[in-house]
Amino acid sequence: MHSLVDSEFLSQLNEQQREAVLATEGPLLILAGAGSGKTRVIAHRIAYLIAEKNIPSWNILAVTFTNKAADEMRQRVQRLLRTQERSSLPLVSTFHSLCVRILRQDLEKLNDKYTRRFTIYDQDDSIRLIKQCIRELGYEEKYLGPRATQSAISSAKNRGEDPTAFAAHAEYVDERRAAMGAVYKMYEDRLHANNALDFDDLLIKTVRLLRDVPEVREKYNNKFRYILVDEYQDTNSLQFELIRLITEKSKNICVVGDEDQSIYKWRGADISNILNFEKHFSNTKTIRLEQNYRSTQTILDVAGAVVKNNLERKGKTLWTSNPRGGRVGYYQAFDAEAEARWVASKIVEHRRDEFDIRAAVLYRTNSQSRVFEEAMRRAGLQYNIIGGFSFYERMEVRDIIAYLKLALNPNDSIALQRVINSPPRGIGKQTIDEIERRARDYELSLWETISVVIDQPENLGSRAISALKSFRRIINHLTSLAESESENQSTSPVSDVVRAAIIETGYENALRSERTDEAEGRLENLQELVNAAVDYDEQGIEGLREFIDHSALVSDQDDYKRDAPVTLMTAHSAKGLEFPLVFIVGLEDGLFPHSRSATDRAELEEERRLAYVAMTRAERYLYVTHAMKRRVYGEELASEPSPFLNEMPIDLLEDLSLGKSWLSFARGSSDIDYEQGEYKKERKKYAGKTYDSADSIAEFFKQRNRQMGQTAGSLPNISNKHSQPTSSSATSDIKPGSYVKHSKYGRGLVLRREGAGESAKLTVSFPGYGQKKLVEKYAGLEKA
DNA sequence: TAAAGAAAGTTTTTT
DNA sequence: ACTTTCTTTA
Repeated sequence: MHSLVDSEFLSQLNEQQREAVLATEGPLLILAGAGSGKTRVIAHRIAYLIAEKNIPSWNILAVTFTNKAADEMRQRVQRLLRTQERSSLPLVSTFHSLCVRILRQDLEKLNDKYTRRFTIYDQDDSIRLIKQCIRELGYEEKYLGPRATQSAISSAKNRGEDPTAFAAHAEYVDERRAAMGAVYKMYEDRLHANNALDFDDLLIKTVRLLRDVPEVREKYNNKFRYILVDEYQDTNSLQFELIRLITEKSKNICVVGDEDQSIYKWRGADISNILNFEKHFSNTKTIRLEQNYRSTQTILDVAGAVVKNNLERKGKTLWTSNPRGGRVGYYQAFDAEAEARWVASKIVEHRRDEFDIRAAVLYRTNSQSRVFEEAMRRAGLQYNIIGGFSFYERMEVRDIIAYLKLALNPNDSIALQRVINSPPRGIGKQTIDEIERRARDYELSLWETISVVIDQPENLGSRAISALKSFRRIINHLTSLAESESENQSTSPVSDVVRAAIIETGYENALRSERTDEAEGRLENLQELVNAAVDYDEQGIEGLREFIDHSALVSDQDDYKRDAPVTLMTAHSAKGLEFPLVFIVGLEDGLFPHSRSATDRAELEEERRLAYVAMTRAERYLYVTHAMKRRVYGEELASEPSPFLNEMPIDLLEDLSLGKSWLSFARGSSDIDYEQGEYKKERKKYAGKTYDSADSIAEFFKQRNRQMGQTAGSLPNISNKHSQPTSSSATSDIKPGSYVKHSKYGRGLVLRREGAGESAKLTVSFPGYGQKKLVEKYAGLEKA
């Protein structure tokens, strides 16, 4: 297996890249410009360590920020090593899942009453809990917004401030902050009572564990002897601390980053981590990767011209030997709908020339995605959408996950409140209020209180009591199911419990009786959930736990189909990806850059870096667009071109707009040497005039759209007609070697069939999606 | 208690 | 526009 390194291996790399691969020992800082091949370097480095240096794969750890990046990395390494064996691959993990892994093993060594069976609260759970705390403490939600409070608490936690320290800052100065402090305190207590950790806690507890328990630090220092960190410019102080502690012994820490691509300052990322890396780790070797292999010269020039306007920047020279390429396309649309339509038609045009070219549409905010979905669907283009509402964020999926959480930990009050009356089972507000009140009195969890209330109903009627009894029976049943499955190692513990959580809670029946298309879609999602659970079946009760953890930590990677014709996503989620054809849309003042960052120079610079990241995703074709007006909160607002458009060299742009655009005006006057401020004023004047005419034209379009009409359902992948689960006679027809059709994945080849009857598991290979394990009964497969 | 209707707040980016 | 929360009614 060590013959991996064909002679090509190192010759695929340039001199700096090779140096970065070979410098395996000691701290290494790789400053890698956009498109300079950093993923390739990391992958080669890992392969080199394993195949040439004979480092066991389990001694290697690669950390990324997103699951998408982790998947990508894993695949690259796998390809290089030419291995199918999962066990011979190193651990490639996000910060958060690494922490979960460590905490599930060693959290109890911290002796702070948390157990290793903790529940993870994602941001939504956190906000729910905080909202409750706000109410219980008697504050108005208008006074303390739950969202704002959550983010204030989160950043306090990341700074290492406990509730006392947080409130101490301002107790007599800022009343509101003091109130937040009280909420923070209560929130922490509640988390503890529920044995729950939020996203921040995952990092905090891990750092504390590594710092305070020498035995644990020793263990992981010995385990992970070679550590790589991707996107190092985005690490925050906790993540830095984690890295420092875990590499204390080996000092084999390799980080890759690019200050120009730092776009997560708002989430606590500390750019000084990368700027001061050499100070933090002595004897650091620094390597710069400045040759870009991705983009055309023109694209780099335009991107460079924009980011050049940042003051806080060391500055570096990115060069390429790629061809110059065509100019960057520019289009001014009447409104958001017209913008989307134009982008779709442009993609169609490109695909006529090059049938399999992949396109990305990048926008600033998720809310912009809707019109593009619509436009892609009308143009008959298949698309991926990343972020926004992910599978695991759908209401019905979260409900079932809440039942599963309760099966493992009935004291999880957030989960309990979520599902105690969904589907409706006669436990109304009155009853819940009463339980909550008494739980507070007795200092018991809601779950424990339910049993007390059943024995001593006091002011609750018999209807409520019997409803509570049936709820208790359901949860107890799920719990015993989860536990017994783990003991007798039956064939499909995890999917069994998931199925029970869907059926025996009455959830399925409730949806079925709704008889609407929407409910039908929800049922399909739940079937998908069962299918997802199958992958965890081999691991018993720990599998169930992992399945639940996964649902909390994997928010966006839905089904990212790598070679879908079109991918829609925010500029943020595009980081690390590349596409031959890229559209950056909604380049309007107040949208991109976002208005929230208008007041602060540093924040504006972050927006500019974001624009830079977006532009440098493009390999060959880049288009930038903006609309003259768009709806914000349902109100039509006029919008001006983004200042970033102004920063792009005019002669590198090609105006594709119909009629006279903002750019044609700018170009017409470009030979006059306007001073920046003057220039802006002129542009505004022009834009002001246009709105009037645009309004009338848009009205025309609206009328026309109304006639064209027809809004399809909002879910891309749900088939219009739900296929019935295959009848038993058809069932036997589906065997290895035959083809099936799936509503979401399309046509696929059946590879394997396990188990008997309707609940047989099928392994099916879907082109473009890979292998999926499906439960026959739930997958809604048809013979194809 | 549950369903239907009215009012109000919401959107920056993500693990 | 869209979703969540409050209010009314059966």
